[in-house]
Amino acid sequence: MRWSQAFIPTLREAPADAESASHILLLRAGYVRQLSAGVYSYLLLGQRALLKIMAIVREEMDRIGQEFYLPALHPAELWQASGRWETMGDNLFRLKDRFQRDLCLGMTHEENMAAIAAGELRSYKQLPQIWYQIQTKFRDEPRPRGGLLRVRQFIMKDSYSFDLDEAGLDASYQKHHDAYRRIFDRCGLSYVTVEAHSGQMGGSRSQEFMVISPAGEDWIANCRGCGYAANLEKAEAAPAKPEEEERDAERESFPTPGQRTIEEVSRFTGLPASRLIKSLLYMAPVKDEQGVVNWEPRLLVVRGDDEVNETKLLGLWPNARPAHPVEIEQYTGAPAGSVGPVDLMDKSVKVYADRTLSGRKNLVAGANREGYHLRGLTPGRDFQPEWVDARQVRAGDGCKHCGQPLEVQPTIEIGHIFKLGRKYSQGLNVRVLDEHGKEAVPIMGSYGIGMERILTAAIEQNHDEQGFWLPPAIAPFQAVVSVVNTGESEMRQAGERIYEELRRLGVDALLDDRNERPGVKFKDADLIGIPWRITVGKKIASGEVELSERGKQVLKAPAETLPVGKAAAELAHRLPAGPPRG
RNA sequence: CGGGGCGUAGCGCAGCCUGGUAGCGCACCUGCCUUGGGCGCAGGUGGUCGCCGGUUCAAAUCCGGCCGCCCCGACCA
Repeated sequence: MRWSQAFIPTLREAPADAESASHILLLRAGYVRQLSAGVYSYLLLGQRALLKIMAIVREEMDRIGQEFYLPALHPAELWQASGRWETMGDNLFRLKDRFQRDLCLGMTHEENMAAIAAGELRSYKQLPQIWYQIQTKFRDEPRPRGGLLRVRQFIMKDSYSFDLDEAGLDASYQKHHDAYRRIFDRCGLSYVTVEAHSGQMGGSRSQEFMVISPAGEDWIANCRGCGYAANLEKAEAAPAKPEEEERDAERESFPTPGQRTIEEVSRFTGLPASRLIKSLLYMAPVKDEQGVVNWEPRLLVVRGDDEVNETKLLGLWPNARPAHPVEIEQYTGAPAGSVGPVDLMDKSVKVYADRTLSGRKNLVAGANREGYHLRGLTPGRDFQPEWVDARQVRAGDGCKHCGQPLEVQPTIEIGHIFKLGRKYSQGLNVRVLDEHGKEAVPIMGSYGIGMERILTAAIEQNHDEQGFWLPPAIAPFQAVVSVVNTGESEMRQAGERIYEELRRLGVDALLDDRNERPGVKFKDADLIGIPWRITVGKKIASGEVELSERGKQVLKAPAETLPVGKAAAELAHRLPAGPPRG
């Protein structure tokens, strides 16, 4: 394509609304324009990059499954069948048609796929099935952010597997795992896979594919020693033991007037936060035999310098919530700052403690009396908790497998695979006969990849002050031919010739034939994500042009000088093999 | 939804506190000039100051309401 005819609206300055590198650069490079919060238009370059990403995804997915294309517009009944019409809440875009029928825009397609399966699958002989699509998803995010990172409309590859049994699911899951690796490898991303929380989908196992980036919003813990990696929502670790010696001590109450937070009590007592016990009262809904819901008070205690991991907590106590101040006083006998696991006013309050407190001695906690704390506490002696894992892993904690210190890093989630179970196949009535003629409900898996996130992550991973460079496999053009001065026919003709040769060789090239000053062309070329550049300039006098790789500029690698006639072939030779385009 | 910020020309911003003429840089148009890192000179085009209402002789500016966007949090397959 000729730049003089292409619509590539580059911006010299960063738009004020953009914060993250990828957001700023997508706008500056003319890839996208924002229509409203979390809704973007993809222009020439953005669309080309996404098409290349989708082509890779499609190729790899076709090796393990079959491509469908399902509706984005769903009747309410479909989501009511799985119960998600109610449980999805405000994240589901809902609308009514002219007859006042309820509809919604699909955020995923478990129900839709299961409905197809329910209508068509009859025999175990038809299994396994892997069905996928590349389709627009809608989610009414509470807060879209980070450019294309979290949006309300985006393109997702989602696939669904149907198997007769667990063993079959394992195989389908593994196929996806392998396909995802090939996809992300081909896209040129550097990523990690982590154990993930299954969330409200209620599956047995799930893994996320993450790209480490400061723009990311998912935190993971990973170990350099053994490779253990997990989403922080799920990560476990052995925290470093406090160094000072701990001995048995007499339990006693002491006044701590006005000292409420861990920090205040720590300063007041001169003890490190690790010697304190943080006590949090929660209310957990529990159903009795009649199905009546009772809210039960539960006290959770963790080490003073630890934080409670909300996801783990909700895993232990579904739908639990923090107690209100009134409830705290009612059950413990003290306001929030003086609560502790010993001498609770309401003796029926159950106490749960994070395992890190096991074996500790001589600790300090609230006395359940305003303005007082207890010291000399030994868990197991002074109170008998149920031991749980509820703490948030921190950087520096010991890996639970090898003991090495863990790193905690922000990441962008680019893919997620997980074993779903039978929730949707059951709800949507998917049934086949097994080899004994018995009715069986197939077990499902669900697997997603965010197309825009691949692009976003690639930019986050490959950028500098001047712009970014995409891996050749997903760049909108693999090379730009910059003609320094189109007013000089020798340069112009050499540029044309190289451009034609590149096209013939299957290299996707952009010819910068604009009547602009060289500075403008170089700045633009550096900005828009094209990995290779051939510069046709004054060296043309001796029949030469220059070849440079964008990412290498940070290393100040000088451009190579090549004869005009060899430049195109040399570049084609260096690009990774891929489907020819042009 | 809680906290913070912003909304003035296509983009980036000043003006607002202390009411009266809407301004700067870039971009854009015309001409000349220039061609290895967003070149120079000259002349131009372009704005219901987010919207509605109030105060006032007079509102971008003061007051009230609303809308939109961004950031932090909550939330999140």
